[in-house]
Amino acid sequence: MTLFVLLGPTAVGKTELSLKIARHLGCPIINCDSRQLYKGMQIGTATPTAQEMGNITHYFVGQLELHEYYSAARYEADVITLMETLAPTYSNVLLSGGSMMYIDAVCHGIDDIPTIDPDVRRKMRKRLEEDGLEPLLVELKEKDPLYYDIVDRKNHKRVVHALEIIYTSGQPYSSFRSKTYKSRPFRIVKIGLRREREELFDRINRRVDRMMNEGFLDEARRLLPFRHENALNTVGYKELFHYLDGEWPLDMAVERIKKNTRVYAKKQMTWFQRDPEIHWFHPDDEKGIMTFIDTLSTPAS
RNA sequence: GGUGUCAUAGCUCAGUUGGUAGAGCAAAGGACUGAAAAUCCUUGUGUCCCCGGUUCGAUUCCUGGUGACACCA
Repeated sequence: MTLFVLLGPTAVGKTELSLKIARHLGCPIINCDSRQLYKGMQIGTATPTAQEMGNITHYFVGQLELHEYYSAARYEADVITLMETLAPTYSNVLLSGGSMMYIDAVCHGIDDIPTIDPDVRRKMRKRLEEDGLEPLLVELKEKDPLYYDIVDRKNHKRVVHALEIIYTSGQPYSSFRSKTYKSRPFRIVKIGLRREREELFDRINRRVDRMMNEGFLDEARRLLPFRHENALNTVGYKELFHYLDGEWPLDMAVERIKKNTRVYAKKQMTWFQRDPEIHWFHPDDEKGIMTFIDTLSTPAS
């Protein structure tokens, strides 16, 4: 069995190509976009419409409630379980999306770390808010000097997370960080899509305009009550909330969306660039991509 | 045509009592193992509009020019 992973920065053209590949291979698509997982965010996350999906089965699209907790680790478990159930039927499966950590979680696995106690999380957030980062750093240094040495000490999320693990498990966070790669019972082939920067940025700008024409603002208005959920801490929604609050004029919000989407795309490329397993193609090179897939796909048994 | 103000980083501007300059935004680069479309870090040499003068030294002062804006004709 082969899992083809189609990845690339936002707006590069993954969705369109994923549908063609799935048709070509006669296989389902597993979504790997951490925000398309949620319900009600179709326009802002450029989720393909039911019409575009046609008869191709898509997994993990629009399933989570906006308040539901989710993580790369859960995604890993969900995808591995799904692969087991698909194995009898399909020789090849396509995973498509741009969420870097989710891709790595599926391809290499991530360490087994205890799930954080919600009470602990609540307390730690409160402490961060009230006392700031400094006392937490002192505490981390004392309880887990190994991790303290390597952690980004200005990044409160990393520091808080380590402490959450420590207080949930009673053990240092570093003791869970083995960073060993898991092996999978299927072959993984990564296909990366990339374009010239100018070309990509132009596509981003035009896609944002299209989203606005398709009713992105109404979607954001509907989701306003959920704005504090992590799912809505997302490029596009954040900026439109500023407009809906009366803080920014609409054209400014739209410009910010474009800018922040470009920044996000750059961040994705930085992450993907250091992965030597990726085979890179231009999205227009369909012929090259299909030939590549044909030579590596698992024949039906 | 006259008078005044201004001319500094891609943009908006600050500043140098004369010792060749710095913020915000934009932009670029990077980190990343259970919130990741999140979170965090790093990066500013630019004919200081042009010609000349004063000076050891001018982006800073002075003459002239060019351009922008305002007011007066």
